[in-house]
Formats: sequence, structure tokens, C-alpha cells
Amino acid sequence: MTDPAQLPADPPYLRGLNPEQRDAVLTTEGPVLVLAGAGTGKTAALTARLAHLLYTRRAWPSEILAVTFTNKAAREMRERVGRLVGEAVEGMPWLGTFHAIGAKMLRRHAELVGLQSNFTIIDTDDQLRLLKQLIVAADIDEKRFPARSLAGLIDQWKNKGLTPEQIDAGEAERYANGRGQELYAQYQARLKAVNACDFGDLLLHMLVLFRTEREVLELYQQRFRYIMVDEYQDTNSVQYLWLRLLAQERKNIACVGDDDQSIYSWRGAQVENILRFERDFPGAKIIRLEQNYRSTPHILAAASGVIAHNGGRLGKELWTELDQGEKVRVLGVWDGPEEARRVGEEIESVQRRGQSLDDVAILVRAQHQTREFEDRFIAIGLPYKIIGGFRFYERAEIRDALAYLRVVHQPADDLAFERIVNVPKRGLGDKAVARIHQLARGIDAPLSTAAARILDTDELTGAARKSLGRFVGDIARWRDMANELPHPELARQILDESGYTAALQAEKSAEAAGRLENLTELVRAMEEYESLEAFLEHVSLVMDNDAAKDAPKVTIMTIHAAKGLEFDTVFLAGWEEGLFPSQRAMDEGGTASLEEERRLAYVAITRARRRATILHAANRRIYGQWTSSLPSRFVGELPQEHIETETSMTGGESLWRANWSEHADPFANLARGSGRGPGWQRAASAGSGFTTTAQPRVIEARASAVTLGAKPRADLAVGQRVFHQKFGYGAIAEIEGNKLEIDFEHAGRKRVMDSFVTAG
DNA sequence: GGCGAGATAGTTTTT
DNA sequence: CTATCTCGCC
Repeated sequence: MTDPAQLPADPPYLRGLNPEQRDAVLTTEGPVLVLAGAGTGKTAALTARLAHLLYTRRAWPSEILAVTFTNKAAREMRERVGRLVGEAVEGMPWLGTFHAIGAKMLRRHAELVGLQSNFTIIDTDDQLRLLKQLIVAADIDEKRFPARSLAGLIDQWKNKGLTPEQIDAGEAERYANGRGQELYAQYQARLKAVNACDFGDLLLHMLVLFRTEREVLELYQQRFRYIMVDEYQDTNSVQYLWLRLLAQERKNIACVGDDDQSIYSWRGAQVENILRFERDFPGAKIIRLEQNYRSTPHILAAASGVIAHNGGRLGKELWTELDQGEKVRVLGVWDGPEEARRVGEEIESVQRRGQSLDDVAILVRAQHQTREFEDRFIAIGLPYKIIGGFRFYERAEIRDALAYLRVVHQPADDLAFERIVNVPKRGLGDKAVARIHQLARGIDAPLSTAAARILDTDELTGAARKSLGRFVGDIARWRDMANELPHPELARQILDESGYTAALQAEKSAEAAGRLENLTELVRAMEEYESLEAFLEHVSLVMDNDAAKDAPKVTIMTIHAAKGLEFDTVFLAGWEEGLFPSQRAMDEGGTASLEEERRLAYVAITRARRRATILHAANRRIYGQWTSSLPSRFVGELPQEHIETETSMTGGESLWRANWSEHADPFANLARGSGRGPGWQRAASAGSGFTTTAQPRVIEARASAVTLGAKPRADLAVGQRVFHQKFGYGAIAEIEGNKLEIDFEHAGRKRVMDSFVTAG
């Protein structure tokens, strides 16, 4: 090994790093914990460290274990390391997510846990269907004890590293009067029988092997000279146990994280892992990255002020050399629609000042908040994209298509067979499927084999028999084709011949059109993989889609989804008690979950580079009921000197009093003196507003000033049938400049910009 | 086996 | 309010 002292004084990967970052890069031996605050160049340090290990020949690429939580993070690290060290990164087989690495290891040792190395990795959908079957078979009332909650429990157990044998009576009690353990054991047995694994198993099976098979553990302890872990505050127990075992021998483990950004406890992450690092790895070196390169001092101070209200922190003091910039704005608005309207106006104004919409984001606490913005932006023609919700590979049509491919590729994949045996509808209902099941059990064969065999019997008659015959024939033919056709072509043919695309085409809704598009996209994505097998492995592990970049758009997403990202201008919507912090967090989890909400607030504010605007509405409709709301306590925790409060109550004062009962009067709360933030007082004194029910049109018209200059389209006329991406087909009822009133077949009457529709 | 009415529940999300 | 799911009827 090269002595670091003999290195050129300034290797390329150290350029531009501050002393602490350099320390994190150059301290290669022994346990290291890098506490990296938001925007402190964590990824830069991490990739430089990786480059350093390779460059100085401390380890071969294959001797470094580098784990991340998301594929995106793994990809980014691979790219950045690639830029620093070139080709060497290609040889880094152990850079990836915990799950991808777990899968890779498990395929090598599958037989030790009773699996074959070509096991299938099932998703939550399959998991639920399997559990449902077991619950029904165990004669448990699925109403009282839903499969969802069992799935959740099993997930929790796996996150904790518990196998069925380790579930004690107390834990088992959490499902169906003590039958949790029994069901968990059955589930594992079923998985083994169909040669499958769920996500949790990828980690749990390997943990079991590390613990029970000495050679396996030693193999990896020897191999990994250096271990690096990103987002350490997000590790759960099983991941922690993995790392501790693997690092035991060489102890060269570097973990990077930020306790203030731990926002995933609800899915098993343990902040404690980062808090007790020094105890777990005695002699650990702690390095703090505190210089922030992202945000202005006002923004940093606002975020720091909020997070300071949490206890038990490791403590960091972020600072920056950037100029003061603008204060964080706190904006009190009347209700949800006005919040969306105001944000829309603000965005149009920063856009006019020349900023790209790609640099603007709206962050919300809960997914449902996105709707209000979506509706508004459609109405004013502001391009937006919503991140989250359903991911590409989770969509029903994509899963269906994949199930077809799985059945063709792996005849034993019962879960896939069940999924598509009657999709599209081909007259093979529960009864027919039950018979196939029965035969499959009898002859101990997979469903697709049993389906073929059942045709030799007289179990099925009439239409069902004929239909199954066709289906079985189709599958056989596709399996033959699989050897001759390139796999994207195979997929295309399967989708056509199965009647799947035809069924979607017959359905003339906006959704169906979107689904067909998704299928095209899927087939296109397949082209990037060399085989069907490689593609299927990819989709089971890498469940994200690299959305193609096109025209600039405002990003709307949850705070969770925004972690790790940054934007010039950020709008933080819905900072109200009950929404953020969420009611659930306030009711259930006590201080711990309130602190997690606060960390979420911290993450939210620190996404902003130059401008942050926090909004809270006095009234919001929750499950159809108008409710008055108080500003979030986090608003009150913002340091006064770094914020600027403002209210945007517009419209006539008299309007709302007639419409709101005393009970719903938000100001009644104020009069009683219940908690109030600075923004709230201003909102109260402004004391005016409008109701959307009273006069929405007027407001809409006023807000649309920005669009007046645009030319109306010549190809549209009243009465014409048009198609809209989100709302589907409809007829134009009114044209007003380039704004349209459309009666949609499914969505009802909506006001949209003409640029959002196509003549249909 | 398919469709429509009624019940029900309703953070955050990755792999 | 609305999306989703179940149940019952045709």
C-alpha cells in the first residue's frame, strides 16, 4: 500500500474540498462517522473518499463495499466516482443499494437458505395477494385482520432482523389474536415453495447466513477492506446488524449521515444507530461537515432555529460564506385555493424575472396537497410535474405486462400466473382458477403446468375450457418465441396477442390512453437490457423511472421525496397544525414523532438555495369538511429576525362572514387566545378574504392576467371534442381567449388552458 | 362472471 | 370529498 505522504500534494479529487471534507477523505483506517449537515458537500466528500481509496491502491474496486438507500444515490455516486477515477468504477460490483447488494450475495448462497439462485424477487402487490390466500386458508377474518397489517408487521419484523422462530408471543399477539408468528412462518414457507423472496428477505436471509455460516461471513469480511455507508441515519436494525458483522474484522467503516435529517423512522430507520456510533465502534473518529454551500444565511438560520427545538441531537452548527440574501417569507392565506393561487402568481413572477421553472419547487407534507396546485396550474397553464405517488413500475398495467413476461420466462412463477390468468377478462374466474390450484397442489406442479394439464381432464367445460386452452397455447407459443425474438419485440407481441392492448384501446378514457403510453415506454426501456432476464432483475430492484427531461416545469412533491435535492426557489405549503405537524404525529407518537416532523421541517427549509416561502392557510377542506386551522408551531419556531411575515387576504371582507358559521370562524380561535404564530396575527388583523364557493370566477379571471397576451388557437371551436392528458375526452363549452371551459365525459366541467388539450 | 351500489377509510415511501 | 374495495344482484 502506498504511503499517503508520498502522494502528489494535490490529487485531483481533493481539489475544492475544505479541511473537514479532506479529513473525511483521508482518514481511511478505522471507524469514521461523518456528520454532514444539509448542503455541506457530503456526496463530494464521499465520492472523493472512494476515489482516494482506489487511487492510492488501498483497495481494488471489488474490495470496497459502498451502500446507499436509493438507486438514484447509487447511480449518482457511480457517475461521480467514474468522473474522478475513470474506468475503475466499472469494476465496483459492491456499490449499490442494500437490497441490490443483498440480492447479489443471496444469489450466490441461495441454496443455504433453501432457495435456488434464480429466485424471483416479489413486490408488495404479490406479497399481499400471497398473504391474503394464507389468511383465508387459516380461516381468519380478513376484515378484522387485513393482509395489509400483516404485511406491515412482517416487514417490521424483517427490518428488525427477526425470523419467524424469533417472534415471541408478545409480538405474535399483534396479529389475529396471537397468530402472527404462525402466519409469518407460513408465508416464509410459501415463498420458499415458489422460489421467491420479498424485499425484506434480501437482507434478512443474508443476516441469517452471516450469523450461521461462518465461511460466508468470513468471505465478505475478508473481501471488503473498506465499507462506506451513505445516509446512515436511515439504517434500520437489520442493516445495522449487517454492517456491524461485516466491519467487525477490519473495522474500516465510514458512515455518513445527519441525525437532523432522519425522517424515515416509520419504516424502521433507527436514529439511534447514528447516535451510538461511537459506542458501537470504539475509537471512532467523528468528523463534522458544517460549511454549507447551498443556502443563504437567512435560510440556514431559519432552519437552524426550528431544529434547535429538538432534544438529543449530536449537534452541528451550519454556516455559510454566501451573502445574506432574502429573508424567509411566511405567508398567511385564507384557504387552500388561495394558497395555490398565490404560489402560482409568485412562480409566474419569478419566471418573468428569468428564472427557469426547473429551479422552482413546491414541497408539501402529504401527497393529497398536490391536487390543489395541480388544479390551479392546469387552469393557468403553468407547466408542472408531480413527483411521487405511483411510480412507473408500480402501475397496474406495467405490473400486468411484467407478469406476462415472468410467466413466459419462469414457468414456476405462480404469482405472476395468477395475476394475468384473467387479465384482460377471458372468462377464467375464481372457480376456474381454484380448480387449477387444486390440480397444481395434487400433482405438485406450478400453476401454468397445471393449467395445461387440466385440459386433459373434464374439470372445465364450455367457454372456460376453450378460453384456457387458448391461453395455455398462447403461453407455449410465447415461450418458443422467446428464444427467437429480441425481448422488446416479444413483449410487444405478447401484449398484442393476449388482447391486453386491445382491451385498453377499447376503453376510451384518459387513463387508458396514458396506460398505453406507459406500455410503449416499458417496451422502449427493455431495449436497454441485453436479455429478458437482465431486464426482470432490473425492474424488481430498481423501481424508479428516469423520467425524461423535457420542457422546464415546476416540481411539486412531498418533503420526503425532496430529501437530497435542492432548488433556487422553494414554496413550503400547508404549515398548519394537524397537517404539518400531521395530526397522526401529534396524536400517536409523542415527542419522538413530533421531533421527526420537526426534522422534516428542517429538511424542507434546507432544500432552498436562495428563496424560501412558507405558507399557511386559515381554512382548509379536510375530507370534504371545511376546517379552520392554526399556523404550524414550526412557524412560531422560526427566528423572527430571519423571516418576513405577510398576508395575502384579498377580496371583499363581507363575503365570508355570511358563509361561515361561528363554529368554523377561524378568528374565533384567536379570540380565545389559543396558540398563534406571527403570521397568524397579521392574517387576523387583515381580517378579510373570499370564499371559493361564493365567487370563484372573478378570482380566476383576475389571476389569469398573465395569459392575456397569448394567442388563442385557431383549430378549436365550441362544441368540438378534445382530449386532455388528465381529464380525458370532453366537449368545448366556451372559449375565452386561450382559456377553455370543457365538459369532460368523466371529470365534469373544468377550466383549462388550450395548450393542455389536443383536438380529438 | 360482470357491473353497480354501498361501506369505508383516509401521512410520509424505498427496495 | 373521493378513491378503493366488497358485496350482492342480474
